[in-house]
Amino acid sequence: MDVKKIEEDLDRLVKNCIQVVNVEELKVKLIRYYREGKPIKAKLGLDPTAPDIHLGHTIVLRKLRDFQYMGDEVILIIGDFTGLIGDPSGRNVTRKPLSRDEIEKNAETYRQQIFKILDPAKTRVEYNSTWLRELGSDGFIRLCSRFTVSQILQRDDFSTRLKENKPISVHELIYPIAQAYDSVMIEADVELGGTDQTFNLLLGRELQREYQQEPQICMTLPILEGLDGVEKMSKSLGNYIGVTESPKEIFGKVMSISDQLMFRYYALLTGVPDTELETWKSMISDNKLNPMELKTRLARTLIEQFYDAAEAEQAEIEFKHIFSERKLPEEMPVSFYNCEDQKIWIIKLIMQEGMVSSQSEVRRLIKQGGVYYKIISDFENVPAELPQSEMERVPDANFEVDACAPMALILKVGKKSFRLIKFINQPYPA
RNA sequence: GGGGAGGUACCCAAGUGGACAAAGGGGGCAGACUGUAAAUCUGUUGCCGAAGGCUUCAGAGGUUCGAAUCCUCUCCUCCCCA
Repeated sequence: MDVKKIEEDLDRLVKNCIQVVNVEELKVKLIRYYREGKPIKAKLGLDPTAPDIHLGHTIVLRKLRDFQYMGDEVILIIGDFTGLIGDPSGRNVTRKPLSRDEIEKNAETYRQQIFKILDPAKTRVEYNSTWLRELGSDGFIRLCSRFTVSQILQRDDFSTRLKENKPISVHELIYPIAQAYDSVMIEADVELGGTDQTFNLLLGRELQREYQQEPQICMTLPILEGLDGVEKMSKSLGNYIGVTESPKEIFGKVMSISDQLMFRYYALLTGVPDTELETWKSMISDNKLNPMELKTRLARTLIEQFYDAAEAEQAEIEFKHIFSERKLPEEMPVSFYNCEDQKIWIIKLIMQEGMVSSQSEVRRLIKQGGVYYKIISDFENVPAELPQSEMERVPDANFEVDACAPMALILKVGKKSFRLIKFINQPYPA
């Protein structure tokens, strides 16, 4: 048995983890894997209500992939049972219970997104309703009887909410129990989760002991900060980068993070070693390296994880084009406008194009100088490399565009919204 | 079951009869600047509009010339007692 290899594997698995309970047991399992060929079962529970995977999730997924590289089995558990009940965590927004169909749809979405990172061949997907429904209410009550209320209330967010006089629904209390039971049913060796899952993971450990199973290793990974650098990354906060977003969007979002946050993303989302990061940091403080270049590189690296190098490069070119060289995008949404009368009120046009949600907002943007336009004499002949400086600022809310076929109008509304409007002079085909 | 405290805009939070489309902070958006959509500074942040108007303070009614503010009922959250 190769002792050195085991140490290496162990190092790799433990890297980035906030906590591993406990490393010794993990080592035992590793040794047994190499000696007897018994793969480690690594478990991750998924909530079927939020099928959009973002960078925050990928930290855990990348860790799971480490297990897969070593030949281990990854078991994803779709928490459809709890999903069927409906989870009103949060305060007054009671989420409606999901139907079978919706859950199935969400699960499918999960699969598609998750396999951008995991190896489908080494991944097993299970639904916890399989065993939880079978348990029946009497079985479930018996299961609950293994825990005490104060035990459950130890969970951080429960006790916090209790202290802050915030509501806790009864069924929220039983979620961790259901999750723990999942571990028993699949006889998990390891369960992974964000640090917010620590309690749930540990509960699984305890329940397994009750069932005379070898307790699972609990690995908690950091919760990724969102684009704002403060709140955790989440869809509802809108500070996230989804794995299905277009390369262009991902690139832009990465470039918008602070220099400080960039290093955090490097550490957690890429394979760049810490020593390298330290070097970069000192180079930046010595002014030998422009942080922007590192950020560009980060953006490309991340895009490559979900797409490929060519698309990453394309996104970079596009970004530089628009924001560094301040040119118009190579491709922008095109629409046609049938102009009968000569003058078109700019606000009406922008509203019709759906570029802004309310008229007041358009007025605001214009007043603040955030709306630009450029008239092209022939829409068949829109110049490719047009600098934004050639555009003119819309002076006031009453501004009217004087254009008709075969002209075209380029609009820039706000920082990122572009539109090419081609004017035609004929009735739409019936 | 009894008693008490609350529900204000995207979020937090002030406001307890008129000067309130509603302080302050966060977030968002825009401008300047730049190294980038970093940082910083400034402005802006219900809707429609030329002025002006319209709809908002958990919901429904009511009192009043006038209500986020007072009254009644309903819904929701929390605390204490049982």
